Amino acid sequence: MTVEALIRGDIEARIHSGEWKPGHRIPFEHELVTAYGCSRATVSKALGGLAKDGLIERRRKAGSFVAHPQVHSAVLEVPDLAQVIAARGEDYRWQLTGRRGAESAGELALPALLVEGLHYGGGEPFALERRLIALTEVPEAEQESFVDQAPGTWLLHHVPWTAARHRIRAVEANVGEAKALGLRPRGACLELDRTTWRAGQIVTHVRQLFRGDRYDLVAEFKP
Amino acid sequence: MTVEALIRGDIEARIHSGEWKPGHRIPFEHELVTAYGCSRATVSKALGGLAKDGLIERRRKAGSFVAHPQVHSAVLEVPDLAQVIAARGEDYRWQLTGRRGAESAGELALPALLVEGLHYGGGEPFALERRLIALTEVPEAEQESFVDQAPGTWLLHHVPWTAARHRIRAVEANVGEAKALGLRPRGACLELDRTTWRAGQIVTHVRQLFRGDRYDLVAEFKP
DNA sequence: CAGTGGTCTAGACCACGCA
DNA sequence: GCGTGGTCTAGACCACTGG
Repeated sequence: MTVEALIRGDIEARIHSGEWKPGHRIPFEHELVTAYGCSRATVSKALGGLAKDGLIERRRKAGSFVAHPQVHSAVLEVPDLAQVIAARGEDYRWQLTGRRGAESAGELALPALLVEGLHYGGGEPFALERRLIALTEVPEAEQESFVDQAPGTWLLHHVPWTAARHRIRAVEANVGEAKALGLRPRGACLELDRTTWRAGQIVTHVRQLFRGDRYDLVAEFKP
Repeated sequence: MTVEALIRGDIEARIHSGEWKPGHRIPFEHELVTAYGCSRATVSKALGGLAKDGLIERRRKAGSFVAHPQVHSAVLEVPDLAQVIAARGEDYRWQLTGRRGAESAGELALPALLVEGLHYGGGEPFALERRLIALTEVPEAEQESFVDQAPGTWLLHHVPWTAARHRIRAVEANVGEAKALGLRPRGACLELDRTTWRAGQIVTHVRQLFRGDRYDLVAEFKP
């Protein structure tokens, strides 16, 4: 056990047990230096890690305090669909249903490529996808057919990302969507909208519509 | 600009621009020490931060490498509903519809308290909640009526957490749920299932059912 | 075995912000 | 002003691991 981990663990235990409640001031760095008989750099690294993880807040001159839990946050995994299906032991298949250049797509005011298709798992369709790819940022996409590989899979391996925003909603499938997914009209679907940026420029925008009865998202707590 | 931030920024830029692709070995610590004219501790802190954020992987003897992007992950905010509604400028209200002890609830094989109610925003119901609270972990809950405050809000301020798992699905409301939420039967809803642990023990389990047309979740990219 | 990252030390100076 | 955290230095020893 390293000294840093020891300090962190002791403080985490006191916070999690409720002994130190939100707002409680934890010992000053120099006090911890004395208590653990280590250097200030070690204490600083331990407290810095706790602050980065949101367990404590640090204020100059005032000290370090147990953070007030504001919002519940969790890490949502948005994996490559092919991997998810494969992990379940089912066959995965992608079917391209449309591909065309869009001079100026609504969501992107840029020359873009529009790709539409269907994701299958275990022989059954489970998600519809409609994607726009900005050709200014990813000109190589124009050479791709996207017949054998879903654009998300391809992009994951070809374009580094810097930011993205996801929006998750429950919606009712319209007639065409329901037919494509094998649902009754107005069947419940999970809609995932994702916009991805790279250095401030939109790279891609995707809307995925999942059958509500065949897909869910799991998010683990952080920290 | 600190030296640490400078080093981080330079490396991040090279990764994001695609100049250094996944698997590329980045300079050794001692090389960066020379290049930036700083101490090894500073370089170490910069690289350690990048590793913690998943941008690079570090291996002894081998060096540090640009990480292979695995899965897309994002930070999902699961806020206190009262705060969300208030932030929109609408009135928030909680209505308790049921409260009873459950000797051994299905989800928890423990003595628990069952709380049911409805969240209102702008005078309209928008979410149903059914919650189990483990009385072994949170005995104080038995003294709470939960008439004036939703149990989630109360718990957030009374119990420190250590882990949680969320499951998000699209479901169709049954007749009773639809009526309570003011939806037509089978209307699309977002279902959020959350189990919260503290030191390995389940603290609470909640199922929230949101009107699909009035609620969505937003997740921001990480890192 | 040799070189890397992991961890630590005992100092130092600085900027911020409360008194 | 003065004490806090923020940052940095110039060393050091160690554990792991790849060749």
